[in-house]
Amino acid sequence: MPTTTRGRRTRDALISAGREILEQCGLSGFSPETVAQAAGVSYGTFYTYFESKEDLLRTVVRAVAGEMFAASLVSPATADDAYTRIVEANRRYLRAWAEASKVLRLVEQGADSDEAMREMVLEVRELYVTRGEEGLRRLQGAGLADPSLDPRLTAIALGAMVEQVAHVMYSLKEPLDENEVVDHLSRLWAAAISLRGRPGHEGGDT
Amino acid sequence: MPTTTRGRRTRDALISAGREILEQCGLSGFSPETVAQAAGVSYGTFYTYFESKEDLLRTVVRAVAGEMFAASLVSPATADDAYTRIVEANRRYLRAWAEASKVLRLVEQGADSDEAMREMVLEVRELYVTRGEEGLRRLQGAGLADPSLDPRLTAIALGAMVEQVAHVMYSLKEPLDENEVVDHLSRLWAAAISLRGRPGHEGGDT
Amino acid sequence: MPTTTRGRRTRDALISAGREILEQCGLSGFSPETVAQAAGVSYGTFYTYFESKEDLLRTVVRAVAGEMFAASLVSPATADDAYTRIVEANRRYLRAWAEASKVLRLVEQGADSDEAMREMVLEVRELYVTRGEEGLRRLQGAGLADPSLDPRLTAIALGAMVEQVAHVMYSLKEPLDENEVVDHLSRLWAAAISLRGRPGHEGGDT
Amino acid sequence: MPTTTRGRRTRDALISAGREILEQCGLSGFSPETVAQAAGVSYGTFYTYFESKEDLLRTVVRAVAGEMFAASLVSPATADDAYTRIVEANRRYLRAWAEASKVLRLVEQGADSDEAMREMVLEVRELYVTRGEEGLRRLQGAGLADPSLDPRLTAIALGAMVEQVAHVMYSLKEPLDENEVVDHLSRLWAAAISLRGRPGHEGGDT
DNA sequence: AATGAATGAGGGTTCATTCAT
DNA sequence: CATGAATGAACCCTCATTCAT
Repeated sequence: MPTTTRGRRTRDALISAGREILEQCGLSGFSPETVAQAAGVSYGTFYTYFESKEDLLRTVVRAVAGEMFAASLVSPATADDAYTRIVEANRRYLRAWAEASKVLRLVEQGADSDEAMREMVLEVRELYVTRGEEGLRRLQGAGLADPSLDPRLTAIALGAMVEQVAHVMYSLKEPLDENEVVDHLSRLWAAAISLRGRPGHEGGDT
Repeated sequence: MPTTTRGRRTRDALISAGREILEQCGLSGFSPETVAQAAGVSYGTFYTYFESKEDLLRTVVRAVAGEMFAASLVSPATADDAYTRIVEANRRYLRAWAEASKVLRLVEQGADSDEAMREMVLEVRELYVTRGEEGLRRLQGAGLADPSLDPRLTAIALGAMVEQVAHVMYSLKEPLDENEVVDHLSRLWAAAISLRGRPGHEGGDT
Repeated sequence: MPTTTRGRRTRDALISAGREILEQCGLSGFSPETVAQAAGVSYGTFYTYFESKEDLLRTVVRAVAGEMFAASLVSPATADDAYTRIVEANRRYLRAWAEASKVLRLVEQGADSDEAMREMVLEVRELYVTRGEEGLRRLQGAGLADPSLDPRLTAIALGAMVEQVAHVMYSLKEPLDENEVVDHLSRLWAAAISLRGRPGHEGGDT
Repeated sequence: MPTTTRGRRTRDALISAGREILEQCGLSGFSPETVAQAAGVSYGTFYTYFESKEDLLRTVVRAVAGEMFAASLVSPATADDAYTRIVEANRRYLRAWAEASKVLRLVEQGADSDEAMREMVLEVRELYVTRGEEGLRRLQGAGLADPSLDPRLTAIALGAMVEQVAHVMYSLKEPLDENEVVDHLSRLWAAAISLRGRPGHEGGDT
């Protein structure tokens, strides 16, 4: 662990270089050599701060996961309206995944031999599932959502929808308009759980 | 291309060995040597049938994609009822992805340098999106689904939901009951597009 | 393990190249690269036959130890006379160690992390000690050697003498005449155990 | 060369840390980093006092060799009796080698590229050989030892015996009782040169 | 067609040494 | 003097591919 300012700067440079390379080139382009070059330091310096390639990978994933956690803690009380909250949640969710999924997906499969990292990824996903689950449970309790839906299963499915759309749009570069996507995801989500209280949809489909 | 029976058998053995290794060990375990061993043939024989490692990879992906295409062609006219058709589609979709996604996901990211393969994967996805899109358009035309939804965007989003749930359940081994999942996915799907004609849901929520 | 003739030849070439390098350059000069070069094969070929640098080292040590064992099995019944047998034993011992000690000594200390190899070396030494011990016990039983000497301790000490002289002479290149050395070692050995029956020394020192 | 007290202390700490590491871990564990750590100083400080790794190695060897020289100068006139003197010499010899051989043996082979160090080791050995040689010559002159033995060859051989026994006992950890070993070495040594004047052995073996 | 030996560029890591603070 | 970051050559090993049999 670096004790001097210079050391910390170098370490940070390596971490962010690592993340950039991971996002742009994938795991196969992620090597101590390329990372060191991108960080503007010499080859051996890499090993001053990281025990191994995997060590940096873990560190990057930890940082990304940390951001996800932090992003998820942003106060959800932006609106009274349930639908508006869903829109907000989806927008944030989508953007958070846009950044994180590039890295997290790589780890999901690529990181053989490092069970710990895989679990970190699963924990992030679980966090989102749990939040969705609790939100749905609250809506059901308030009589605002279809009470016959299993909260966990529903949260998994709708979370999966948003995550995968983020992947399709940001990683696979499917050319979609972000606002339209957020709008549709939110409407689909709301309709899927038969959300009431949405302006203009109050009456259902009589 | 092999002309003799023996040749064809050897080639097939290599392909299915390659697929098994890909599904079980991922890209990192996929090497000419391991594949040859798994196929029970000698080391150099690999290059009798494939120009390179990527050549086999392409071949395997082509096979998997072919199965997806084939599975998707199964007559959708199993039921008159729109909801029952959705249930059936989701069940088949889920299972088809269960097999295919193991391989296709790897390719999505891992196969740098082979744009052709990436496109193959995108084509498979596009096929499903197009089918969902057309189905939705038909339902909208018949007045059975929310006409304000963009068919393509909706098909992408709901397809994404099913695909990602398949991934979570089969690859990440989230312990879920397949029947319950199919049931929920179908209900969510139906509700999301405000499907009418579903027995017992006809009246909406007056 | 090589199945073809060519393979066996290459493997043997690597082993003997490895041994030569060990004898001439020591452990520090012993690298897959130098060995492969000395054997006239390419770099990677080394790993066709040996899992690692240590694997070849083990193999070489095993071969050297094997030769030592073989040399030690040469019939000791070359003469009825105990002294002549000692002379013969010392001559053979000296020559065997001349070859082996170059390699075995390196291993004794250098091979960190490979306890198995160290034990192999100790076993070779033990073999010689045991043989010396048994020989002395026989002489003592026949009333031909000082019965008050501890056979094992004596065998260790006298074996140590011969081994170390071999080292000094052959490895450190102390310029000594081999015949004189054998003669003195034998006389010192015989006198040390108060061997009787030596022609011309029968009467002791009255 | 350090001028301040603190400087001298740091230098000494490095030297004794170096020696300890050499004795316990061998040459492979002997690095500027490990030595600096063991001495409790920072990484770069090493090069304040030593030009290179080899520089410290030389310094350590010089110190060890110096101790050997010093130990050898201890007055040998502790007893009139020749046999008692041999016993005493062997005991001191054994203990001196116990300490020194750990370091000296490493150098004998490991220190490629540093002929100077090798010679230092050989000089130490030569010192002991010369002393043994002279001792034997004196005994022969006094009619107390077999006059037909070549003094140098005999000194080499018997010195080799003691040195190698020390190695076997202290480095290879052969479990032997030190007193018994000294006793046997002395008896073997005395008998080997047909030493007269040993109480109770005066008469030879008539 | 099948075999398995041969190849060597490339990847991860270590470590003796230098240098700026 | 002391510190610890920076350096890069050297080392061990892997593996996709070629080639002689």
